[in-house]
Amino acid sequence: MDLVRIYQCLCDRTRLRLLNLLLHGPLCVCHFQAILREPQVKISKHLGYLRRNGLVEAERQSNWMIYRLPAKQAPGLKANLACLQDCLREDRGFREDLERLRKVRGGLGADCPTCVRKPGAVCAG
Amino acid sequence: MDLVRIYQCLCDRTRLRLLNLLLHGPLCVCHFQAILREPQVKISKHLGYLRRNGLVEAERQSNWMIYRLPAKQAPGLKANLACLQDCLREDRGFREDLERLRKVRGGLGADCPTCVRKPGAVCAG
DNA sequence: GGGGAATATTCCGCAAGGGGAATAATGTGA
DNA sequence: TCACATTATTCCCCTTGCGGAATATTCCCC
Repeated sequence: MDLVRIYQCLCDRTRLRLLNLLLHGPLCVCHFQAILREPQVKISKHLGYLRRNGLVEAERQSNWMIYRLPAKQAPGLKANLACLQDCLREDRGFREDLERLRKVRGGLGADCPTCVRKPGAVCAG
Repeated sequence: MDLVRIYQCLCDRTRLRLLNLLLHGPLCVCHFQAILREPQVKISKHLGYLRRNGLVEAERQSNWMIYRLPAKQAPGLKANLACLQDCLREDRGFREDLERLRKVRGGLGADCPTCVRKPGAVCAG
């Protein structure tokens, strides 16, 4: 895996926010939308970018696309993701995203994504 | 220090090569030219980019500009530089740069930069 | 098969940035 | 002050990539 490619993926704030969430487990697109509060096209395009460059894997589950970090990570990727997670811990904005992640995971509140409100939904997020 | 800024600096191969050398000590521009074998304008512009973004400091010594990593590094920068150095160890191209660095440092061969050939030169590289 | 939900893609405008040729700026030494 | 060496900047062309509106695709359910 090319290091430059990895850094190109990391040099956008939206993508860092996506990865920040993925570092805590797989997620579907509507989760990202609810937590980041960004338009669908923006999220979808950045996830596509990460996917094309091998930083993220995707799998369809009925209506929803589940995104996750790759099961096998090249050494460079693994090292940089660990470093990233370490750096993000100190940033307020990213911590707020993680709080919303917890809320969304737990309950069925107002900003709960569609997939978990559907009866019988199998979203792995 | 903004993480996105850091990653923007890291997502170009020439800049990674510059940092790879700087991780082993300060250098002047003609060293970079001799080792990387890239045109002067390219090197100067990328050094300027790194400098504007705080990844590098510069100091004039008579005719030569000495570049070095910042003395005080924000946590995010320090972590990423360490991670970078770790990742670069396994890359052939970057290792070759380091070999040329050693040669240039040591002797007065054909690809020895101008600054160390001058009698009385004070290039800190 | 039709409708609707979730997600992806296309199209456009725009700004950032890389490469190189030419030129400018800064310092040295005679 | 002049010639020269080192380094920085400007100008131009070109590619990449971001954002958003609109549209397309894919899947489920009735």
